Amino acid sequence: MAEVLGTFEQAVLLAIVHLGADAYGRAILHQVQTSLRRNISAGSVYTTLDRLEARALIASSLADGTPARGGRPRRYYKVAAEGVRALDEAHQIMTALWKSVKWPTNARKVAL
Amino acid sequence: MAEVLGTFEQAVLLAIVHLGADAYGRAILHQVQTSLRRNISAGSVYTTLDRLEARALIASSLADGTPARGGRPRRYYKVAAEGVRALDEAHQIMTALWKSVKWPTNARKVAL
DNA sequence: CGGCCATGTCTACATTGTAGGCATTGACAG
DNA sequence: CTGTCAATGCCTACAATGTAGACATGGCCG
Repeated sequence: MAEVLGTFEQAVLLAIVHLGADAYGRAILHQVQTSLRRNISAGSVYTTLDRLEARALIASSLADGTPARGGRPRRYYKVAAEGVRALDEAHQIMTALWKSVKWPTNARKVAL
Repeated sequence: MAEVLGTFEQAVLLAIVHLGADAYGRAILHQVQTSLRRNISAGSVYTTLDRLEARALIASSLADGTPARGGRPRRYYKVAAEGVRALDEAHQIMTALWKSVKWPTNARKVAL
């Protein structure tokens, strides 16, 4: 019943979009850590990827050739049409949510 | 370990900000339903309010006089300093998340 | 050969999301 | 006066999401 994508899910989805053709597990992990500015474990990302795929918001495929380095072949992800829709919906909701309130974007300019 | 406020939590917090002095349970419920554009149960809101208060992000106080209409006295909420900080942090993260990707805001202008 | 690195996967648990039912009590119809 | 209703807060329960950490695999380098 989770009508809307959660924050972490959005971060993962956006990481895939951001990485484009290079969107595989570990790269996504790094991208998410960067965008969220905090340490994330690999499992967190893979679990979320599994769930997003189960919901058909993303699709994955194993790399064909021998993986250049490392045992397991890389699994590449791409955002499905449904995923784009979900992302856009989440974006609209978040935007609308914040637009209705006057919020000084520079509130923490000194605090942090 | 939930480093960042969830979507629903943000909606509730922002509803309180939006309502100002009139921020009591049911009013918050209505505000959240409006901003999120979907039906929410009363319990959902109260549970979230409890949790936010437990984290000291908001504070509540029962209405003093006899409630004008209805059995239980209204409980009014206000966002605490920590809550403002958390909200602002969430806002920054969400903004940064989306800013890094070129996203056509009007993507669904036809679709929906 | 042996440890190291990159990569994906599994299990487990904490936190958040969300529904629906219940209790209380003034107002109002009959 | 009595029953129904509306407004309000609260409690329990469960589903979904967030998140960590251990583990398996197999090239690579010394």
